[in-house]
Amino acid sequence: MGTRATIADVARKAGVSPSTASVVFSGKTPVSDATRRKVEDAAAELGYTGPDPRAASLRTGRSGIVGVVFEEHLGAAFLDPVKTLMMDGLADAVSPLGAGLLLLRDHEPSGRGATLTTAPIDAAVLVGCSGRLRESLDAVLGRGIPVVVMEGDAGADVPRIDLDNVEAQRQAASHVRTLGHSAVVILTLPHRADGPAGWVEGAADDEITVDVTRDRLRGAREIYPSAPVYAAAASSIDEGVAAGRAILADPAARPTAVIAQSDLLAVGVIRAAEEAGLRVPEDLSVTGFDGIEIDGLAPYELTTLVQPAADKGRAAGVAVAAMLEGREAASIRFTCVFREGNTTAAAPVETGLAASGAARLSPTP
Amino acid sequence: MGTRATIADVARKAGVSPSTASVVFSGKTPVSDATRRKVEDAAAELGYTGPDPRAASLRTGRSGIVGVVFEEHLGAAFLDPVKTLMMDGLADAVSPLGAGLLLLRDHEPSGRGATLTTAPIDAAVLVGCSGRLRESLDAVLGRGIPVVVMEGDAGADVPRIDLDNVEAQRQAASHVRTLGHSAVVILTLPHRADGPAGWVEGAADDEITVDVTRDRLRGAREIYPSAPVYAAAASSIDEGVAAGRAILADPAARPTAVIAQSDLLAVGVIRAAEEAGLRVPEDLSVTGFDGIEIDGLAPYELTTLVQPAADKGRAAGVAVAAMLEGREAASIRFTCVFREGNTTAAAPVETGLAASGAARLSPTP
DNA sequence: TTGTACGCGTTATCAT
DNA sequence: ATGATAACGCGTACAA
Repeated sequence: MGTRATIADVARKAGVSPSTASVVFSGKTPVSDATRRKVEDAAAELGYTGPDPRAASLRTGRSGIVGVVFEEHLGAAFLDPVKTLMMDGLADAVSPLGAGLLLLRDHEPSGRGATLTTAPIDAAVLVGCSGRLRESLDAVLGRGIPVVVMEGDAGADVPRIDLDNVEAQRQAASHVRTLGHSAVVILTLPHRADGPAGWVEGAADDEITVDVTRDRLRGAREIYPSAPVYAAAASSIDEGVAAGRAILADPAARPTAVIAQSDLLAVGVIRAAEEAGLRVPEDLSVTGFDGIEIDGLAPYELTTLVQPAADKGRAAGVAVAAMLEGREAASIRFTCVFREGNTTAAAPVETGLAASGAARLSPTP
Repeated sequence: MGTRATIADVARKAGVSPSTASVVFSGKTPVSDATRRKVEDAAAELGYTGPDPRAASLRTGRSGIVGVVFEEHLGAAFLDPVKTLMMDGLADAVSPLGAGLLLLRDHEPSGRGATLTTAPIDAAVLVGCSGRLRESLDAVLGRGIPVVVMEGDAGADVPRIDLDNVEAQRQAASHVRTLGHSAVVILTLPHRADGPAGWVEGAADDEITVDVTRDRLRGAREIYPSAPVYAAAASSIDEGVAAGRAILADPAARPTAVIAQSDLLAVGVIRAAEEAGLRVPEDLSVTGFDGIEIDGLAPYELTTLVQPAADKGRAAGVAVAAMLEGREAASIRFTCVFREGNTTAAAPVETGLAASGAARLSPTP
């Protein structure tokens, strides 16, 4: 009662050797029915429910656990629709593998507990990664654990699942330009983990540690090289509203279009525009990125880039499965599909106001 | 190169004993700076990145992992808004504990891999549980692992986090009755895992293995004891549409109100009603359950019961933390708040049609 | 402060 | 088909 029964206890009670008892549970070797019965009965009597996972794992070197590493508050994984879809696909793909998904943060604040370095994982998926990516990556690679990186550059040898962010965002910007907009603001995702919101003066690419942010910005800049850049603190409607208010604050310096790096941010901007008495798309065009379903957005239908989020997750799972079987996993780059909604329209006829606004908005003072 | 360095290798290289090296990494005992340096240098040279989690876990008996067990496809955990919120709260609450969340299914189809019985977890949270609950529960209790059950009856001794489902659903039904409805259909969640959709004839309580379904139905029946019952196959908008079509199929037997056991189902019913040319709430009143945000529902605002999903998750996390510290954890029952939207209205004036419909709808043929 | 010795519970290997 | 043996890699009394 004080201590749990072990397989040795069961074996003794059943009158067989520990290895035989072990084999009864693992099924790795044929066992006579009589022996099996003896062992099972003994186990039942002792309340033995099977091998201790810890010991088995130590011995076999496998835990059946795939770690999924987020750089942010874990809850975000459940609240961000893109991540949610991605996880759905991932769960799907590792399911036949029989593996469980262990949700981890890259940098666990409290000392003890499971972190990337202390969790018994067979493989890892690094997602939404940024500056801390290298750190996490080294930890995993150092342990010789197969790893897949989503949306981040991990160097050679590490399979990568990502999007054609540059090209996709270029498409959206191009669409906006075709509509005749010149006073454009680019609303980006955070530039680095925990980055504050605000205007970014002459944002140099190498100051942006979040790969997604950098690439999408790069794409937009191929069309609008000198458009002002406002960085949001996170990808959420609330942050989008805050950013929208800041961007639309000065009536004399209002853009006629906002290129947002996520749908949630775009929705926030639309709300902010409504607040400010602007009509979308007549007074302000807004583009998003992700192509998620957004509740309560009617009658708007966002002009955006639809990314195959679930497929991305599934691909990561497939890659993990391959690596666990000792095969090589290939990097995959998914393609976004441009979808024109009703949140973009031709630029308003150029008034002195808009013209001066455009001028004021140039990044160089 | 062939095999990984162990702490013994590091100790040897550093010229200290294994236990000293161990202490350097765990920090459980003061170590002289000189020794620490020696060990750290040796570790760096050997590419040793810290204790093997498997071995450490076997030794200490702790893994820093909390298992979260779903009865369904894991992806569902990420697509169902209620579960999503719940997980957010749970992640929140176990975070200070430094524990990772391991997502598991109650019954893993493929043989190998992490299951409830083979995963190195310190504690378990059973969620959305039904008939298989007992099975999962036995597995966990047998291993002496602390467990918390969400939305399910696990018997005494097992802390339970749930809702006042009966009372809450009674409130909604009562509201519907106050509006004068007599031709009412109750649209329930599945009656058992993988239960098929369809009309349920004289559903006896004890045939319903899903606790949530049973309790909410019980609440509705306190007001409408003989209302026909239609069971959905899952909680989703799509299933709601399918159920709605079936419920509204016969114009002569149409109800004037549908009491749905989840918001998603309710939304589906509304869509089906629109399809059928019915106006909500003028021709058909619909109530939901959960109080989640639903995109694209405007101009409707669901009459529903708002449940504190995130708080539920948080409570589970707190309970787990308590049990891991050897304290007792209390069961908690959360209260839903009735919220009247614009999807319910007074029953249409009784026509011969509606009257006969009500008659036809009585469960006894 | 450091080292010695042992066991955590299991499973792979090999021999029988 | 079954059994003996030897790790797996670590943490922690306890002694020095």
